[in-house]
Amino acid sequence: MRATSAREEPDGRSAPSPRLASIAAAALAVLEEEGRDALTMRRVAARLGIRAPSLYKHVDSKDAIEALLIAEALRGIGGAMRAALATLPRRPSRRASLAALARSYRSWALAHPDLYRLATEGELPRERLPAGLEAWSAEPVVRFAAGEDRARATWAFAHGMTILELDGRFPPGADLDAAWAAGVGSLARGRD
Amino acid sequence: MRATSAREEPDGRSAPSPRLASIAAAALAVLEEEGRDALTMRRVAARLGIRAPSLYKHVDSKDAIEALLIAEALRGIGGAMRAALATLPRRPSRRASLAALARSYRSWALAHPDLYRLATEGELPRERLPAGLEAWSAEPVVRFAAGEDRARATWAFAHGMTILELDGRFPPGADLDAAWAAGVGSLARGRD
DNA sequence: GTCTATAGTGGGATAGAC
DNA sequence: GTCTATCCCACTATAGAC
Repeated sequence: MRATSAREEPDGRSAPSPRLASIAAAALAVLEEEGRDALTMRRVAARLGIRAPSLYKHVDSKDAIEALLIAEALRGIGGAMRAALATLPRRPSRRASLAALARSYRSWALAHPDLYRLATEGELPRERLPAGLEAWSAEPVVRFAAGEDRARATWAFAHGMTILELDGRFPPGADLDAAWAAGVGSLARGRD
Repeated sequence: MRATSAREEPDGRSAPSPRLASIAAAALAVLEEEGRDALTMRRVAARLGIRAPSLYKHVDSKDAIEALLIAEALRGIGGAMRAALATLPRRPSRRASLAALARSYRSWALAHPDLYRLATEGELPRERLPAGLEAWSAEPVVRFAAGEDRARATWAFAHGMTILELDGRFPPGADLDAAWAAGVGSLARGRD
């Protein structure tokens, strides 16, 4: 049984297999409740009431489980950004759209810090992810940034702000709302 | 003997102790030649021709050794940015200055990928770093960005671009020079 | 200041019985 | 599909002799 099995929708809402879904859910619970270092085969198995070796009947490695979580993160971020756009008035400006995307991106990451880190740290295991999911997740930013160079710059800015905040890199009193506004304002400027 | 011992200059060029310096050099060699996972007490000791337990006479933990490397990275980045500014004409524009800073930041990181990752991943062990070094390293950016919010946004952009590039997150053909230019151009705009 | 020896912990993964 | 048993790995860190 492959960890990267069936799903059809770009947003990947479909269920892979009940077994894989429950493994992913258990892994997510371990990650979010016990932290990054606790994400081990033994603990994931324990959540399911089985032993670690049994997991290998469903998944070929720990990497496969991490890939399930990364896919979950991509769906979460993409979904959060789409939801944010849906709350905007009729024809929002580029700047308003980007600001909404930035807010939702940041909020999602702050609500799921370990999952965000897992999904953005190191190389992306693209072979293990549902086809199209990576692009689906990034699509809102691409749509509202002025061109692909701006889109990449905007994504880099958002990721940089987010990971530096999660890692406590900014000074204690720093006004991060203002820094986000400054960045989004700069990057959104141009023909609207 | 404490790992965080003597140094006086803000740029930390002074030697802590010959022993600590040689440990730091050995650790750096392991990191850059063998990669992140190879940075273990055993291997650092092996480079010095001793056994791992002997390291504990000079350093109280592995974290202390990592802190030595992080300090080295901060000195490297700060130094590279200052060197880049020194090559600029008399009174460079803000934009030209920021562009030079960005280029040197990126170049330094690409030349020392594992060291850059080590220094920017997770929380900064501020207690173990020479006082003032963190600020010294960031000072060039603060000086040429328009205000602290812009400075933070610029730093986040630069870090985001850098780490995403190091982790191979951009599409294969992506024109990263253009993305850097787009970001720096946007963030530098304003009163000069 | 170095050594040997070792404690103590944890991890990923496999074999083979049931 | 699950188990037990186990392998093999690697790590940080300490104790105590020299």
